[in-house]
Amino acid sequence: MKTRPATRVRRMLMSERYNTRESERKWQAAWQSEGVFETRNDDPRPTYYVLEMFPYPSGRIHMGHVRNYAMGDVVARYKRAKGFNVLHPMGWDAFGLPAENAAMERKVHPKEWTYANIAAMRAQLQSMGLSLDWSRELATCDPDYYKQQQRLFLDFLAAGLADRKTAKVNWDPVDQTVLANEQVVDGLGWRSGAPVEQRELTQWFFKVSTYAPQLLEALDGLDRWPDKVRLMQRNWIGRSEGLAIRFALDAASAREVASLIGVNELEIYTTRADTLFGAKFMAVSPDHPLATRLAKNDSGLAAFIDECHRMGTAQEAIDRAEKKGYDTKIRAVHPFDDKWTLPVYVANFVLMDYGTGAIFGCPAHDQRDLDFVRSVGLDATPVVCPPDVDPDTFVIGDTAFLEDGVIINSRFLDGMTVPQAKEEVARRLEKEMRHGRPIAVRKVNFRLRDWGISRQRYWGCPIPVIHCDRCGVVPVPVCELPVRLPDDVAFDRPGNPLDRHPTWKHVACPKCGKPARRETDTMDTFVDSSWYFVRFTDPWIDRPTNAAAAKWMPVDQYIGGIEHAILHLLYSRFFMRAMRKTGHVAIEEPFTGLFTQGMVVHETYRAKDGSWVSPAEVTITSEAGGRHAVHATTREPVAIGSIEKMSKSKRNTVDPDDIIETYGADTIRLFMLSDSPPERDVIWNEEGVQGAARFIQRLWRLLRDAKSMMGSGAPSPNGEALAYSPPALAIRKAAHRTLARVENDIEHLRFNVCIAHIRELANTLQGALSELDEDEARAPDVVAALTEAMRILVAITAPMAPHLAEECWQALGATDLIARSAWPQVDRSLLTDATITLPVQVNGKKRADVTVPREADCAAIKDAVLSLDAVKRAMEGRALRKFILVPGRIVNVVI
RNA sequence: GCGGGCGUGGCGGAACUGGUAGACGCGCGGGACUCAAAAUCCCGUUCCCCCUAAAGGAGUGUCGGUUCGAUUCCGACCGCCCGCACCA
Repeated sequence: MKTRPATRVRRMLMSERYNTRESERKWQAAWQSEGVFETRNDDPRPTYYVLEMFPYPSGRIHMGHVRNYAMGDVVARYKRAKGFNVLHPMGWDAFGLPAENAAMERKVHPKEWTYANIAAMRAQLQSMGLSLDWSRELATCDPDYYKQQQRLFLDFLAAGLADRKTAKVNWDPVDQTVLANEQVVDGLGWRSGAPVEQRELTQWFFKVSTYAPQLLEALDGLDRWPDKVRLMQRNWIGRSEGLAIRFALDAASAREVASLIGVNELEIYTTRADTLFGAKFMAVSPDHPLATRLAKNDSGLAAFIDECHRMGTAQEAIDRAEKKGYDTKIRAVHPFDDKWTLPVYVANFVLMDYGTGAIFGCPAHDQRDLDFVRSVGLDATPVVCPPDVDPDTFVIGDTAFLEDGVIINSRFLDGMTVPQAKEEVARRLEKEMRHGRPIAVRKVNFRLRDWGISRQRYWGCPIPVIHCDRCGVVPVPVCELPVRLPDDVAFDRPGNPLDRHPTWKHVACPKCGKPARRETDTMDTFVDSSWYFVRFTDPWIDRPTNAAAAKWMPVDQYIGGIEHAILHLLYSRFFMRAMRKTGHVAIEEPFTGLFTQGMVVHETYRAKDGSWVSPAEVTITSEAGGRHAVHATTREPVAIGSIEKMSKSKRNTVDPDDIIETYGADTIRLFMLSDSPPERDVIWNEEGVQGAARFIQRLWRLLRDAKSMMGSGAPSPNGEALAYSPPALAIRKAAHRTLARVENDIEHLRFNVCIAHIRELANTLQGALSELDEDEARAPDVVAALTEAMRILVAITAPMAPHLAEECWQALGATDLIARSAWPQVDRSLLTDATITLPVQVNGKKRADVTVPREADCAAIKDAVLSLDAVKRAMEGRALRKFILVPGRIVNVVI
């Protein structure tokens, strides 16, 4: 009989709790003083680049950061142990509006505010024990960084990838600045509350659209990106195939226009050329040149266009807007029938920056067109009939018919399918010539537009050009970079401080030497984040990139929030192509692996008066009737509300600092990684945190128990093959099986499952320990197996709970840091057993298990199965119909 | 409206390519240790039937299909979540 381990030993160990705070401080200092995580570019080992999206220095890290960086750190530490030269840097997305708001509200300079925030957040990140190479730290507001960015801009400009054009922007007349679409709420500026105007401003653009086809096609190759993100990008780029058709304008009705703008035709873009015989009208955008010209002699039209502009660009306004048009009295001629003319409207729902800014309208097969004709009193003739409907009775009600069908009412197209009709129209019209050109050409269009990067703000990267009255736009010579932001600026007035600075913008033209003006716009902060990951490969060099260091690129594993699925990732993909064209990198795709993690969410709490109460002020009690909450100090009852994303407004945030202070970094890391799959939201709850903290202590106790059980027993010194007794072999098998699983889990970023597997091993080892008596525990084979298993357990825990792992590693007698130690090797021979246990089903229901030798053949297994009691019982009086064996997996007896 | 995803115990979730549903944790119940509490350890915990056990039955949102076998594949429906949205 086995005896339980001596309680004497247990009691002695009780008091030895793992001291989180002391240990974490100690190992962080050790890692730092030894420069363990500093990566050398000349290290010859294979490289691995893991990166988390760098944070905006708002002043405090939040749980979302903790989750993001905990995940990246697991990968970094794992790959390092696996022998890779791992690049795992950190920096700051440091330009942006909040710094200017702080300047306005608190009279603190954006630079001071930003760098103070960075210092605070750096300290917080360091307290998490992340394996980051801080020697490569950068902030995008460092002149060293934006100097290189300005250089890239000049190269892009020279290569034709940047240009200036006028664009409509949201202009806040009070703050005197351009607003992003999301800063316009109900047509009003979010800060000033003033009605936002549409203004035409000359802006700098990066020509993203140049690469639209490549950006789309290359998505197929990004097989380590989430499908969801690829799909979102695909939709955003929005490729469509269609036809650009030139409609002649009816001579009589268009005489006036023809003389004004010298045109007698209107070019439209359509993807539904098959519905040409269902055309009822033409429409142009209020910003179309035709509309602009006509408005000069038509005050009614001018008023209509004005009204369209006032509508604003806010999504809500657009959604609500009724489709309206203004009849120009001009008529366009149908391309297949000289006698057939169509009215031309100026319509509020036609966009100038897509296609040609003009359309033909077929109300029967386009919902917008249908909505529109209802407001102007035209009818809808169906030209595509659903497959099972009688064409004679088919009428269009309130819904346009958008699907495929049979073409009707369309002369030579009748009877065709939609694709056939499209092809036929294209074939005919591209052969027909007018003014020496075909009437129609096939055209591929993209929704993706050029990227407007001009911002009328101070706290951003200055655009390095000079405006000269004689020479036009003159690039700042490279030797004069960086164009530095002046420090002496005031935020007492709205508008761009750079623009009203007394001296900053006045410079001599680099070309002619005459007085000229600096560009006072700065770059969109998305520019800063479009190439920082390349800069990390050599942040010290006085060029944007270093070809030798670029061996790190592309990033092997990028981790961040889904909110950047489109803009940041698309801009970065554009940047790589632009940087390649200008000779800065040799690659096109910046991130081969992408992972988007879920949010951190938490219950919300509300006091009687409806005000939000923060979790820190709430005490939860659980009774038979469920969970109840009271205010921690007033004892007033508090209502437990829905689970929401942690946000300041709902006060349901939990401060990582508090948790680290109370439970330690390993606990917060472990909790962030366990419970929920990483791509899904994780619910922050105190019980879960305590569970993680308990596990830390449990591992520590397990280690001490194992050590004291083994006592002075030592593994066989020269490592010769030991004959392992069954208990020792069981320990080894459990350890190696877990090791193999954990590797697989981390490779697939399945951290929650990984932790479950580690816990499972801890449970197994704990059980094994309690089964052993003291003599057994000191046998050389058991000591060897236990030592090996404990080392494996500690090694696989190290990526998630690195401080605890260092402490355990040392306790196991290791002389080097685990952060510098190699990952254990799986012994594959331990993963297979001599016998296998197969589940036995009868008619697909599991009834029993059968254990057979691994190499048993089908007949032998069949005999064993049919002699099982459970199988016999089920078969009583019935004949075996079929015996199914899936080797190594399952047996199914069909009766 | 268009596109995508997800529905598994009291809860978070696990289940490799169609092969033992509920790993692991939380919570809960019971017990041990203790003068007591905390901590810790052990046992139990999908539901139904049952004193208990054995044995059985049902069960992965609903309904149907394919299959020896379906959480997994197919179809319809219900519910929730996300993205895009006048893109012609």
